[in-house]
Amino acid sequence: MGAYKSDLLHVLSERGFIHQLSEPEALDAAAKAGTITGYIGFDCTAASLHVGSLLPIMMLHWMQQTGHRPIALMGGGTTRVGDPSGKDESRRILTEAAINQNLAGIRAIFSKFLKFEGAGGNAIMANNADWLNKLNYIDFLRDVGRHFSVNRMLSFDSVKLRLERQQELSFLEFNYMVLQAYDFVELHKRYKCIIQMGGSDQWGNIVNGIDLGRRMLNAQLFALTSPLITTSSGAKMGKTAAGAVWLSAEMVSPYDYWQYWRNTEDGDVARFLKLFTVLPIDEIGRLARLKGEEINEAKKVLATEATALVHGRAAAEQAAETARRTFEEGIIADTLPSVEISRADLDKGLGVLTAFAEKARLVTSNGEARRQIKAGGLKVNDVVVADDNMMLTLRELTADGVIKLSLGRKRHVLLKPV
RNA sequence: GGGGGAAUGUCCCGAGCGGCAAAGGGGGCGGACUGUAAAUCCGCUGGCUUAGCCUUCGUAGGUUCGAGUCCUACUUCCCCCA
Repeated sequence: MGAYKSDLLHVLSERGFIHQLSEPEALDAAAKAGTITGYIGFDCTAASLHVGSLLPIMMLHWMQQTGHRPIALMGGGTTRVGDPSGKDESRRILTEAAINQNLAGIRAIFSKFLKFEGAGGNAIMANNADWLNKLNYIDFLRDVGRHFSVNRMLSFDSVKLRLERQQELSFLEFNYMVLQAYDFVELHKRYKCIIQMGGSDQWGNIVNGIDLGRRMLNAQLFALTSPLITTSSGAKMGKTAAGAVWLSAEMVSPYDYWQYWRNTEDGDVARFLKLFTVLPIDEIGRLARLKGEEINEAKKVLATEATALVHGRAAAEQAAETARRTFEEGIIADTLPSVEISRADLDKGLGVLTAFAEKARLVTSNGEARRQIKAGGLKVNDVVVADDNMMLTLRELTADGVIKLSLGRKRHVLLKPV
C-alpha cells in the first residue's frame, strides 16, 4: 500500500477507499500514463440517494479530481430486474415511470459532486436503459449469453446463498449479473471505460464484466471495490430512527444533515473525514490527533465539510451556526427547522399533544407524545412539559415570536404563527 | 402426487395449558451520567376523545359466554417420501 505511482490510486488508497483491486500494477500504470475512464452503477429504487451512496459518489469525485473521467451509470434498465446480491428476498419491481421519476432526483445530487459535460467538466451520466431496453433476446443470448457458464454463475455468493437457504431466486434476477457484465462491456465500447468501482459486495458482478470484456473484445478491464462502511458499533451507515439520511434538502434539511455528522462516534471521526470530506490529508491528520473533549472540534469540521459538499458552503455554515447557538449558548436560533401554524389556532389554544405530533411531527402519535411527557422528554421553550393537557397560546410566544418545541436534548422545531 | 411442520405486536428475532394488548431479546426513543461521543444504569416501545373504548397473532369461515390458542377451507414457506 502507498506505493502507487498514479495520483488516482494514491489518493483513493490513502483516504481508505480501496478494499480489493484487480491487477493493481497494470491499473496504476494506466492511470499514470493518461486519462482513464471509470464507472459506478447506481440503483434508481428511490427518489434520492442517501448517505449509503456517498462513498461511491466520492470515488467518482476523486477520479475526476485526479484528472480522469468518471461515469455515473444510472440503472434505469437494471432496476427493472433487481440485484439479488445481499438480499434475502426478491425486490419489488418498479414501474418504468417510477424509475424515470427517481432518475431525475438522483441527477440533481450528482451535479454537486461531479462536473458534467456541458457544465465545464468531462463527467458523463449514462443510463443503461439506453442499451438494455433495446436488446433482442436471441441476439443477446448468442452474443453475450454464450460467454457465461451457468456452473460458474451458480458459484457466486449472490446466487449460492439463495440456493443454500432454499430461497426463491427468479430467472429474472439470475440474469442481473449478466446484464451488469454487459454494461461494463457496453461502456467500454462507447467510452473506453476500463474500470468499474463499487462496494465490496459488487466484486463478483464486476469480475464477470471483466471476463466478458476479455472474451468479447479482448479488452483489459479492472475492478476496484470499496470497503463496506459501518460505524464503530457495527451499524450500517445512513439509517437513523427517523429513516434514511437522504441527500436532498427537501427530504432531510441541511441542519439535520449537519447534525447527523456532528453525532459521529469518536472512533469513526478520522475515517469519515478521509472518506466524506475533501480536506487535505495532513489537515485530517491534525484533527485526528485531537483527544477527549477536543475531538468535538473535529466532529464540527466533519459536519460542516460534509454538509458543504451536499448542500453548499453557505447552508453548511448556517447549520453550524444554528447548532452553536442552540447547543453552546442555549439561545433559540431562528434558523432551526420550523413549522408554520395559524395564529387563530394559537388564539384558541393548541394542545401540546397536537403541537408535537401533528404540527412539529417530532413524535408519531399522541400516544407517543404522552409517553414522552411521562418520561420527561418533551420541552416547550426549554421547559419540561409536565401535563398532557397543557395548552399552547399566544403567551408561549418568545420575544422572537416563535415557540420552541424539543424532543430530548437534540431535536428542536420552531412553531411560527402566521 | 403422498406424509409431516411452520406463519405472532406493520423494524427484526421469538415464547405463548381457551380469559391476552399477548413473555423475553435485539433495535429504536426518552431520562441519569458525559463531550450533542462511547460504555453503564433506569423508563418506554399498537391507536384514541385514555377510570374507558377501538384495532392486532397468514386469509376466510366455524365451535364457544370468551379464540393467537380448538375445527374446516384456502394462501405462502420448509422437511421427508415418490
